[in-house]
Amino acid sequence: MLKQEILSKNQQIVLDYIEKVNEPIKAYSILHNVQKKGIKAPLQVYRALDKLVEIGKIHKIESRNAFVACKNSNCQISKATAFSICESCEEVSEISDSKLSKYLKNFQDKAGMKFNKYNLEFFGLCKKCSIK
Amino acid sequence: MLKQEILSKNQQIVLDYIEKVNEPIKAYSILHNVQKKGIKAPLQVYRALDKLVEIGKIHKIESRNAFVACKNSNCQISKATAFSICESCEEVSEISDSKLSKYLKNFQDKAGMKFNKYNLEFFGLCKKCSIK
DNA sequence: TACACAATGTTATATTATAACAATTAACAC
DNA sequence: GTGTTAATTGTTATAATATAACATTGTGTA
Ligand SMILES: [Zn+2]
Ligand SMILES: [Zn+2]
Ligand SMILES: [Zn+2]
Ligand SMILES: [Zn+2]
Repeated sequence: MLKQEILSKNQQIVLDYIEKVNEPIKAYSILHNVQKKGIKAPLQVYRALDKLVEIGKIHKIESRNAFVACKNSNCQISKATAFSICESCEEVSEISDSKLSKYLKNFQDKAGMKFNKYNLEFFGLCKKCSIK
Repeated sequence: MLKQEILSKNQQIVLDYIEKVNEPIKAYSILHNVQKKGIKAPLQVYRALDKLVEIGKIHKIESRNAFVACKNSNCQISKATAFSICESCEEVSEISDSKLSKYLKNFQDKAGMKFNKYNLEFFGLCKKCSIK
């Protein structure tokens, strides 16, 4: 089968909401906010999230147990992700830097492991929070 | 106060166990295994883990919610961590590559964020699992 | 001693995520 | 269309991960 292009009902509901809020959001927060659309149980959210992550529509911010919509149009599969995270205001941005991604894709570890995916999270202070 | 060098009782118990098992281990698994040492509640484990992470004795593998002892002697504070993770056998190794760490420490994102920490997780197949 | 702070002990609870199973719907070959 | 398969959904219950709140004890230091 080709990469899925048409989303199922629940997948679309969850994706629509994540894209609308435009910031990292947690699974149970999604649940509360889509209950009016008919989604009632955590599993319905988690199943949609799993699929959306798999096809690269969203990413999981591992250190925060939160999900964000992909902002990187050429990132159709979540195999090479990088984020900046402000430890003060919790703002998260997806980093799109071709030199960085090239460097990491080509990285060879000494143990000879074959990598097919990476996730990188930078932490610090965003511009706004630096001033304060 | 200077960087803590002497660990408290619970911190030492938890660290000893993590160093002994020598692979990523989860908080509740630690709890079960140190109960004979007198640690009874999750919170006692989590508090020790928090401190051990803070001082760089252990690291959290975010994608696995698991903890490993630091193998990188010059990594006294968990500010720059990189791991390789086998998606088949779940073996985890801490990557110690000065070029990589230099590259990431110097990385400047376009939004002008000031980074003070990063965590990188590579996923793939270890040598053993590649053969199968 | 007195103070501040770190660590402990304990109970309860919050948060995040999955198991198990039945029912329904979509995709596709014939 | 029929049958077959896989994907998706619905539902209840439960597992796994993590923190809140509060009282107490230990430790370093002025
Ligand atoms: Zn992306
Ligand atoms: Zn900020
Ligand atoms: Zn380390
Ligand atoms: Zn392996």
